[in-house]
Amino acid sequence: MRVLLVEDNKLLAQGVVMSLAKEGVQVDHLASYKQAQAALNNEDFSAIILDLGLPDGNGEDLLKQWRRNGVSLPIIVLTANTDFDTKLACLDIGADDYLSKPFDVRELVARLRAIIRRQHGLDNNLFSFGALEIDFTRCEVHFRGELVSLSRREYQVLVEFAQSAGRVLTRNQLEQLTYGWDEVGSNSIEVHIHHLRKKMTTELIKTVRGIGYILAQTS
Amino acid sequence: MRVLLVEDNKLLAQGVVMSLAKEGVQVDHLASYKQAQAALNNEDFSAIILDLGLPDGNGEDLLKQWRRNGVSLPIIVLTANTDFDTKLACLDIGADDYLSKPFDVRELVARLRAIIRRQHGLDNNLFSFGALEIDFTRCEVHFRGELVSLSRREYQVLVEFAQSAGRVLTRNQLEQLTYGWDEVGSNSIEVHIHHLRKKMTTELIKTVRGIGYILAQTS
DNA sequence: TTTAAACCTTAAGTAAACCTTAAGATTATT
DNA sequence: AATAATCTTAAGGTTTACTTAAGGTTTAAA
Repeated sequence: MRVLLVEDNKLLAQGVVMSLAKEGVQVDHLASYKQAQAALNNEDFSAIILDLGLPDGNGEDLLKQWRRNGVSLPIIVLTANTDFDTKLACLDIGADDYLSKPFDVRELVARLRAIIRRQHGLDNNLFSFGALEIDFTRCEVHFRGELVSLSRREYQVLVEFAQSAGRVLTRNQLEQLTYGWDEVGSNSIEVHIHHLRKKMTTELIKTVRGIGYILAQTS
Repeated sequence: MRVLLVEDNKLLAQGVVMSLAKEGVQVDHLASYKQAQAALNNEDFSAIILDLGLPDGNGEDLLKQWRRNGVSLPIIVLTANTDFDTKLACLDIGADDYLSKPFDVRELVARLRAIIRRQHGLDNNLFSFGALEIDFTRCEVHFRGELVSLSRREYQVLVEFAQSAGRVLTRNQLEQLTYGWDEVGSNSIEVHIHHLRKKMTTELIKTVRGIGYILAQTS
C-alpha cells in the first residue's frame, strides 16, 4: 500500500510518514500541489492525504479537478478549519474524510485504514495470476497491463480457469461449467481456448495431453 | 433505486410508498416476513425498511439472520418502542438506523437517502465520474459542463449506474432496480440507454456483450 | 376540463458480433 | 511411420444489441 501525502509542514509530515511506516504503509511525501499533480499523473497510489492550506494554489480546486478527471482514490483532507460547514463543504467537493488540525496522528492512521478497507471491500473481486488480471465486477480482463476484449464464452471459460485455482480442468469439466447441462456436441471449448491464446499468449493455457488444460504462470 | 418495505399496517405502508414515489424511489411493499425473505432471495434492492412488530415471526431474529448470511444492504428498522435501549439493541443486531412509530414520513425519506448515500461512500450529494456529474439533490445532470435534460426514466437508469460504483449491471438488474416487480416486457432499458447515449455520448455507457452495461470514463 | 406536449413502452427491422460446426492440418506418442 | 489427440480455420446460422417509429399514457398548461 502506497499513500501520497501532500503537506507543507515538515514536522507534521515526518510524523505521519513514520506512523504509517509502522503500519507497513509506504508514504510518498510532497510539499506542493504542483508536485502532487505531477506525481498523480505518473505513479500509482492507494490513497491521498491532502492538506488544503498549501501556499502554492487552491487545494479545494485541485481536489474538485481530480474528481472531475475521474480520480477515484480515497482522499482524506486536512485543514486548519474546524467548523462543521467547512467539513460539509469538503465532503461535497469529493473528499472521503476530513481532519482538522491539530489532530492525533493515530486518528489519521485509523481513518485511513477504515477508508481503504471500505474501498477494498468493494473491489476485492480481483483475480491476479502472473500477467493475467480479471476484474469480476467489471467483467474486464487485463493481460500484461493491456485491456483484452473477450467474448462472453471466452470470458466464461477463462473465469473457470481462474476459479479452479491451479488445477487441471478436463475438457468435460470446462464444458459442464460453461454450458451447464446443455450438452454441446462439438469442439467449441477448444476453439475458445484457441481464441484466448491468440488474444493473449499461447503459454497462458497449457495443454495437458490426454487430460485437459491448466492455467499457467505468465510474465 | 428500489426499496423493500416490510410492514403490515397498510395505511402507513401506502403513505411511505407514495412519499418515496415522489422522490423517484421504487418501493416494493410486503406485509410478512415470509414474503420478505423470499423476495430478498430473488430480487435486487438498494435498501430495506423493516417493521419489527409483524405477527408472523420475530423481526429481530430475521434481521440477525440476514446479517449472518451476508446481507449488507442498509436496513432501517421501525418499531413501536421508543426507549434508548431498544434503539441500541437494534443497531447492535445490524440495523443501520432506527425510527419509532409514529414518525413523519419525510424523516424516513431523509434518513433513507442519507443511509444509501453513506453506503455508496458518497457522503455528498454529488457524483462525478469523468465528464459526467450528477447532483442528486437537484436531480440535475451535467455532461462536459453542460446541463443535460433527462426524462424521469433516463435519470433513474443513469443514477443506478452511478450507484453501482463501476460494476457491470445486467439488463435484468437495471430492470429490477428501476421497475421493481412491475415486469416490463420489452426492451425499454435498451431504449433509455440509447437516449442517454444520444444526449451525451455513445462512449458514456459501454456495453459488455452478453452480460450488460457499465458506466465508462469519459472526457 | 380540455388540449397539447412530453414521455414511456412496444415491436419490428437491421446490423454486427458471436457460437458452433466440421474438416483439414499439425503435433505428440508409441 | 502410424495413430490419436489437439490445433487451426472458415463458413453458416444464431443470438444479441441498436435504431426507429408509432400508439398510448401521463403530465403540464391553458
